[in-house]
Amino acid sequence: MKIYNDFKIDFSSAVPIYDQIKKHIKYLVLSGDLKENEELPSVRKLASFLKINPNTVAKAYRELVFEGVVDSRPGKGFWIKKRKGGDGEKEKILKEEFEKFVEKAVELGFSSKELREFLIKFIGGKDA
Amino acid sequence: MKIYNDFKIDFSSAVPIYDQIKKHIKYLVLSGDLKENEELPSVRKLASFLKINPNTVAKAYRELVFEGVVDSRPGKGFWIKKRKGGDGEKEKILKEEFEKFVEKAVELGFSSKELREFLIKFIGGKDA
DNA sequence: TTCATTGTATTAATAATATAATACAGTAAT
DNA sequence: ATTACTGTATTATATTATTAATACAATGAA
Repeated sequence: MKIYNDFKIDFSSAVPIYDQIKKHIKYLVLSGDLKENEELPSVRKLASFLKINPNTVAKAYRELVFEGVVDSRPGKGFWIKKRKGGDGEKEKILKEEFEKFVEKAVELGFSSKELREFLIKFIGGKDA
Repeated sequence: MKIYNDFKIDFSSAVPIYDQIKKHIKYLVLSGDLKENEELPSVRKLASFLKINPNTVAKAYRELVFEGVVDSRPGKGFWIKKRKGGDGEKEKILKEEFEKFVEKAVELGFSSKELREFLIKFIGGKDA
């Protein structure tokens, strides 16, 4: 199962274990290594593989359910949820992130003209 | 003193008080409302104004010193530090924020070509 | 020196968060 | 019904972060 590949918890990290799990799964979903309707390892299986408490996996899964990444079927397991926008979903997320960036630029006092100039400089100056 | 304007602590916020203070002061510095060599209210003055513990203000100021935003003079007070880059400082911060955004785009699986197209769409589609 | 400020450091109390232990409940095969 | 899985909920523990209480030390004026 793809999810096990290179999946190790960094116990010395400041980022919580449940968060490392969330990020790992999200990354696999976005990269296409975990496809829709694919089953995830059970809470206990993944926990014993990672040598952590099942509850920690459960927490990660629970939050992924809340964020719409996976679905739970009590007594059965967890499955990767069908992404709404398919490929457009990624662009939607990118758009949200970009809007946050624009907001910060505004806070810094940049006008929309100045911001556009900043971006043009980036676009022009990168490889092609 | 400019710093007092609209400066209220949101006690129900998840953002720590000392962090609210840091953000407020940084914002005033970047917007130009707090100029270099301007004195900040003393730890105790600001604390009593905000109705919080002096130590919380001290912590905020301490971190601002560490980040190079203000200078401390024991027994005297705190002053806004002279910004190195002057106006270029703002652009430096914008650049950092933009790099974080690019990193997220990469995580999402965007190629640099796709990212450029995304940005061009934004630049073209905004007012002018 | 004395006084009233100032910033600083140490420690304690509190709150928030992360993780673990345990018990409970759903599903399906036998 | 029994068994062996599943997810879920409750509670407890450990850790960390945040805030507060208090004492200490620097500055400058009277």
